[in-house]
Amino acid sequence: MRQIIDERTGGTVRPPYGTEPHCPTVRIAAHVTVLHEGDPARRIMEVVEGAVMLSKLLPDGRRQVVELLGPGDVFGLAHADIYACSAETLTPATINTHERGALERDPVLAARLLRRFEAQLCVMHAHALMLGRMSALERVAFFLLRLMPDGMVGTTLHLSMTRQEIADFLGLTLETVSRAFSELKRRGLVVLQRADEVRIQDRGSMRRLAGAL
Amino acid sequence: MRQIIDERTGGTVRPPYGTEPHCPTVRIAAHVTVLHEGDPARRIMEVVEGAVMLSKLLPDGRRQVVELLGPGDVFGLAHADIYACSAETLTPATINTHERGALERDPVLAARLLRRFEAQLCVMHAHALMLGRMSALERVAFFLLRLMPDGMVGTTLHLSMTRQEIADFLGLTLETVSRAFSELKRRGLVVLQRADEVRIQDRGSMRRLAGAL
DNA sequence: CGACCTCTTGATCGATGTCAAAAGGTGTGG
DNA sequence: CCACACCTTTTGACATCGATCAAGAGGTCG
Repeated sequence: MRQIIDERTGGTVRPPYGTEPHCPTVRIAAHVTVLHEGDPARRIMEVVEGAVMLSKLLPDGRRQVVELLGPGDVFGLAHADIYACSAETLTPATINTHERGALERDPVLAARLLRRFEAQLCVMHAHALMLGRMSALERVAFFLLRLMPDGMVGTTLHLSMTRQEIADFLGLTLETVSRAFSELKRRGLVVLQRADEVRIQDRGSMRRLAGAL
Repeated sequence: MRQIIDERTGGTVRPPYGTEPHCPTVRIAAHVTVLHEGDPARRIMEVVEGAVMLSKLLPDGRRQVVELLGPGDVFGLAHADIYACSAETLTPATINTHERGALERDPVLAARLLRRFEAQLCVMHAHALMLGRMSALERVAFFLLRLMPDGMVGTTLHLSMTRQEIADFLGLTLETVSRAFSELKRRGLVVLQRADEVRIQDRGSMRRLAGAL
């Protein structure tokens, strides 16, 4: 079972290995839930290193992964002083935490967050287009391109998400994600060394499937 | 046909009735496209009054309405100095425009935008949950509750969107949206005085359908 | 009244969800 | 090193929701 550290049980996000308590920068293991949707929102966090997944739940348990975050991205946002999403590390991660009040006091921080929010909002717009209008195959192609910076062509990408997590991100079921991977492989657009190691073989076709990007 | 005013043809967003050119606050008629996805991003805009719809297109013409904006909301965001979305007024609207550079110079503006971006990001997270995980009926219920501030119970809401626009917002087809309205009416959760005038009859059931909110 | 929209409703089809079983991988203990 | 248990992934069969195609109803404006 995955370890859970949160503000309710600990009072503070506590790094698994020695750092001062309340230190703004913490190191967190993979698969740790850092924030819970619905908890009182005391802090804003920045990913320094590693990957973090934000998700929301419906009352009956249906889950949507709403954002995938990497270095520089910000989370811990709130409506009415309540966290809007849960946050879970996908890999070991380094995270910077700020008191909410620091936003008013620190204009440099505020400027950085403003730029970052703009970028994340644009990514969310693209995500909405994907969720609302793309087929399963297109979604998976879109997902893989998103994880593959243009630089790393022919490189092998390590997916640090299960099929279920990918499905929850793409608004599909894990079976449909698996079938889409198989179809991309069958068409020669992608090579799967293992279930979690992908190489993009035909970037042009992938782009066409994903509709630009 | 709907009138189109954009930066390519005019150089400036020009209000339909007399205001100085380059005046930061403009009045715009309903159904006017204010920004085009892909155009060079020179300005950031704030809705002062009225409603604005942001949308994105796939190369083959599929459309997703990614945000519905009201007073206070901000648009004109950019990735790589290119507008990420098109923006179209749904009603006559008053809009405030700022040069992008003003963000660095005006800390008060920056602080306001920061707060607003946070709120819009939270709304996008909810939108992603809706698009990825809700049924057609749930989406329409969610949509109607979103337009109905808690205050106005029993009030009649005027929809300033066509079924097609609602469908593009909810990731459905116009026929499915129409059927969902009929089903909500049949179940007595909603009264439709006309196609574009709705009253919520049973807010509890609507909430349950929409999954909180 | 008639033309033109938009909306509603019906019939059918297909993509994706659901349910189920088998295959593949990984870690543990003998 | 092998055997077993456990978990994830893949694949198959079938069901279902929403898309598509098509026709008709309702509203608005000339």
